[in-house]
Amino acid sequence: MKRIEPTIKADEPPRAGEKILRVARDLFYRQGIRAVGVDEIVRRAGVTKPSLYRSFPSKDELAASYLRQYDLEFWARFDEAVAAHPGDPRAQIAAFLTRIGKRTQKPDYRGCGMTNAAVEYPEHGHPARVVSEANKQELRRRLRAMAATMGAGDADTLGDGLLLLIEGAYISGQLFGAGGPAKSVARNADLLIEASLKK
Amino acid sequence: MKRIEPTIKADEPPRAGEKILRVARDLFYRQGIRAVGVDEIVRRAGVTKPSLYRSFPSKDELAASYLRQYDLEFWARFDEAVAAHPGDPRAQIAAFLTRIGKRTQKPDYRGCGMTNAAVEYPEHGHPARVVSEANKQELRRRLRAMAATMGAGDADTLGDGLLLLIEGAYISGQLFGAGGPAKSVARNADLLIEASLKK
DNA sequence: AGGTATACGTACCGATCGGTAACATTGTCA
DNA sequence: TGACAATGTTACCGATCGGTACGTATACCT
Repeated sequence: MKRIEPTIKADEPPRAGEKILRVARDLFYRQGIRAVGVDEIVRRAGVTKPSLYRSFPSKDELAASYLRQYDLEFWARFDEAVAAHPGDPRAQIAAFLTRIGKRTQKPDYRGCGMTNAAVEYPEHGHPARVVSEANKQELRRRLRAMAATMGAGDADTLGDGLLLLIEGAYISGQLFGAGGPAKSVARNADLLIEASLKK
Repeated sequence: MKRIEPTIKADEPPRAGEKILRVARDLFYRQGIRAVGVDEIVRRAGVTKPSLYRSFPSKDELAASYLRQYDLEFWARFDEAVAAHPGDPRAQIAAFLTRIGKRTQKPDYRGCGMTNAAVEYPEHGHPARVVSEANKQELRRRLRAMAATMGAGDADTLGDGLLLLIEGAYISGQLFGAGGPAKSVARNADLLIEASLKK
């Protein structure tokens, strides 16, 4: 039961598995995982189906690989906001949410790949869902920790409140499009923080 | 292009379309729309496939019918919370969110059928998505109106903040299960309201 | 040159997808 | 009795689903 995860080597012919993951990532995010067939993936990647199944054990595992990559990029964005305001969790949250708020206003915004995957696969133990759940649990942990650092009276409640706002932004971003409620996520988060600190 | 919507008559033999909608509603909500085939629906409804296509033009329209029914039940719950606290929008929100918070803690909670459908069908104009978007826009309108009645400084921002919390509760409810962040949705909403009023 | 391992393509699999044509059966009401 | 509406029965459609058996090309090492 080996798991093949294509590693990216510096230039020179891109491996088939690499092209597949690249295309799958794009299609899965934009259209959803269930909506995209393996045939379409290999066709647009310019490879053939056996190549997919040599690099990935199944479509479900391909989806999981897509999410693992998504996870890395997510934390890169998150840590970027954190690094921009050392020791100031409130500013870190503001930076992160301001960026999310802007992204949600873009015309083809499709929310969070993790969140969407969890909606598509409610069954516990599904490879894609496992990755998604792990990501969200870690996010919750970090938000609560930041809330504690801020000195909130009830840090766990504030951390969870921020998580609710974030998930709400992901969803309403793709539901309402530009001009939707998600554009106020940073402002609302700051109001919530303010209310949670003075107590 | 006629649209057949089965009406429920008082007792006596349940029509085929009625049984189908009943089963479809259950399966679509629990497993997702894409995950459920029409064969499974008719099998569990104890009817045959032609019966389905005599009552509904397509699977997509069956999904839309499911959501139209969901819409009715949603507003029934919403209006129940409103009616329980006449003239007191803050208490109305609290009642509605307390109820949501409790529902999200149930083991097999699957979030909001509307939200989930929008995630499953990102394509604009899809029959299911159309119903979902209409529901959410109306919800946004009402939340903003309630925020205005409360006397919030920036009513639209507060209304949108409440919507973000609600959507966040729907999603994190099915992501985290019992003990997840959704259980604090009512508390966080009240904090947000409090912060938005004193300004 | 020959072996060998890696990478890839051709062609195919059974199952399921949403949807339909044609006909038989039933119950109801006039 | 006869007409009608609703449903069931059976069989089928082309398309797509995820997945695989098997042969071929290329490159490297000896």
